[in-house]
Amino acid sequence: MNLYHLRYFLSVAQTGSFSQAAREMHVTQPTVSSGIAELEKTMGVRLFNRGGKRVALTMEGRTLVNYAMQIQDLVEEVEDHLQRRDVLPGEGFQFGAIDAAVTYLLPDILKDYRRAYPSVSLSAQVAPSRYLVDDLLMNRSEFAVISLPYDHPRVETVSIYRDSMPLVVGASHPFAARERATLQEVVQEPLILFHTDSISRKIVDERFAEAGVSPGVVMEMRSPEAMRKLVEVGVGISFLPMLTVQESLSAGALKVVDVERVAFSREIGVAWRRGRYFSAAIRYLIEAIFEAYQGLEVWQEKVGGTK
Amino acid sequence: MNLYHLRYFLSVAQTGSFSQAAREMHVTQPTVSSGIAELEKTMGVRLFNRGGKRVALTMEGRTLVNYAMQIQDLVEEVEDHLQRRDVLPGEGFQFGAIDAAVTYLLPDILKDYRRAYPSVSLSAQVAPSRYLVDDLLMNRSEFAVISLPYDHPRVETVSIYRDSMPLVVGASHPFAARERATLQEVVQEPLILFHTDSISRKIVDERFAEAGVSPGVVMEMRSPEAMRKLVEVGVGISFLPMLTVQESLSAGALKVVDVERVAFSREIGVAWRRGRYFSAAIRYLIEAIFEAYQGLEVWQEKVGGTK
DNA sequence: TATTATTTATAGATAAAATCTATAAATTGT
DNA sequence: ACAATTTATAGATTTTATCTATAAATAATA
Repeated sequence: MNLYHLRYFLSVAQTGSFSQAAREMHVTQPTVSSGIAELEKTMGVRLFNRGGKRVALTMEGRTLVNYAMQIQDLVEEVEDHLQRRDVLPGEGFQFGAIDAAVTYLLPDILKDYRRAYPSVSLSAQVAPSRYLVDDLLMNRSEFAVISLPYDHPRVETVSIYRDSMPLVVGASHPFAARERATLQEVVQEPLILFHTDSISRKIVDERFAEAGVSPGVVMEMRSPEAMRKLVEVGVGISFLPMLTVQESLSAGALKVVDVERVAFSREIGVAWRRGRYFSAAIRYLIEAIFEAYQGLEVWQEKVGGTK
Repeated sequence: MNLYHLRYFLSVAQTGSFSQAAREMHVTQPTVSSGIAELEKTMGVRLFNRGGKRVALTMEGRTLVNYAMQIQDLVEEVEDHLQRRDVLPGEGFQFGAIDAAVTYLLPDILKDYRRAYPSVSLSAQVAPSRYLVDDLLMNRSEFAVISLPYDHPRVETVSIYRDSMPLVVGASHPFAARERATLQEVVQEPLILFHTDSISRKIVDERFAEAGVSPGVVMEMRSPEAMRKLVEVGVGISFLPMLTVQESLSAGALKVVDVERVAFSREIGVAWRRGRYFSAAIRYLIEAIFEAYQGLEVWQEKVGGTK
């Protein structure tokens, strides 16, 4: 049985005539005849009684009408649905984001998004960048907002935000009173840095290596929020993303100290599995992110205008 | 879109792999690939994200899963349904029957039938035979219980019951005291006969013509019950089916009088449009009628063993 | 009752499609 | 880097859906 069988069948049932149904379906009468004959054969029952001016449904035919109409309705509905890219209530998707992104960059965008797609349920996976990329590669997330640079042959990235990572010290730290410090001075201090598998840490390490100095690390962590707290209470000093410390700075709990001739910064960007297809509801969110910050043009260039 | 597209699609969605789905469906992998590709093309959306060890549904894919499963369920259900010849609640059919049949021959059979097919709604059309045959020819009734003989090139009939049509007179009629009467005597009396378009009337007329006499008709009617009443109160005498008058005879309201050398009788039988297909639920009722009276063998011979 | 018009069924040819084999391209895991 | 496994593609083959032409049956009309 196939869908065209049902189309023919319903048309015959409605018109009461094979010939007329053929006209409606824009096929020839023998086509309808053999279609119905085949349907009757596979079902093992007669669907019409022929012989009169009009053909008449058998009881089995009437039963089939009920089902065929339901099936046809569903088919039409799903075609409509997918073509207009509606989203079913309860449908949703998962994306990844680093802590700083969900905390500082995305909240307003996500709020707007709920207005545009109220029935889409979002699931944000918060973790360090490398775990998020694993999810991308395994098709577990649609996209991710991660720290850049991230070099992987099957992952594409576009930067959306450059976040400086200044040296921050507690308000009571000796540096707090000064305008600037040298790198040599910094490495004498107890440093709290990101864990070695983090991108931000990699950036910091590279700069230290370039300058030919090695830091006196006292703690390694994954959570920027925790690090901020530790710096505030004076356990050590740290290079922390501006996004993370902004509030503490204006509250006076932390101070920024320039480090001579060295500028730390990391980029935050959107990453996705190369060649990935984006549903309308997902693309909308991604593009909202680019619009709010930057990168829309680069993205469109990489992914292509409409497709 | 066709049903096999949906089968492939669901199998891929479940297994997360084109190759594995192909194995399950007993087709080759390129078949599944092009099937999905075609589905995606007609729907205008990507259904899977490829590239990993497993493929992953897009949002649109997840939407389609819902619909495809519903559609497949309906298809399976209707195939099951028709093949086991179940009857949907509320389904039913129409048949015709003359007054005498519904009143005297069918009640017990219909009662049994309701036990066998409780969910089938029956609609009995009661009318004189010729109208019932019209319904048969127009496919408005599945079969009819009518007076025989009925000769029509597209109607087949099988007799189920021979009903004598004796001369009946009111209890107070002069004939009531006698055992018999001659046809010549009868035509002198006021006669109440069936309408000229009825088969019973045709039988009576033929016998009169054979005997070379013409009756003195005072009334023509279509309702045997009304005729019985009129004979009972002495408006006239009549040839009435035994079925109709049996009760009045045992109650003493009517008397049967033999007419010398002439026996009136009509047959009652089942009629249907030649070549007609009978659904199981209908065939059951027809065969119950034949079993209760007679004609099962003749019927089976005409319609064929199982088909 | 014969005739004309209209119906569904059938047979054979044709066009369309689904499926297969073989192979390429890409990706994963060792 | 290599072996194994994945999906995609190209072309051949088989299946099947459809068409044209025609027959058979029926209904309407003269």
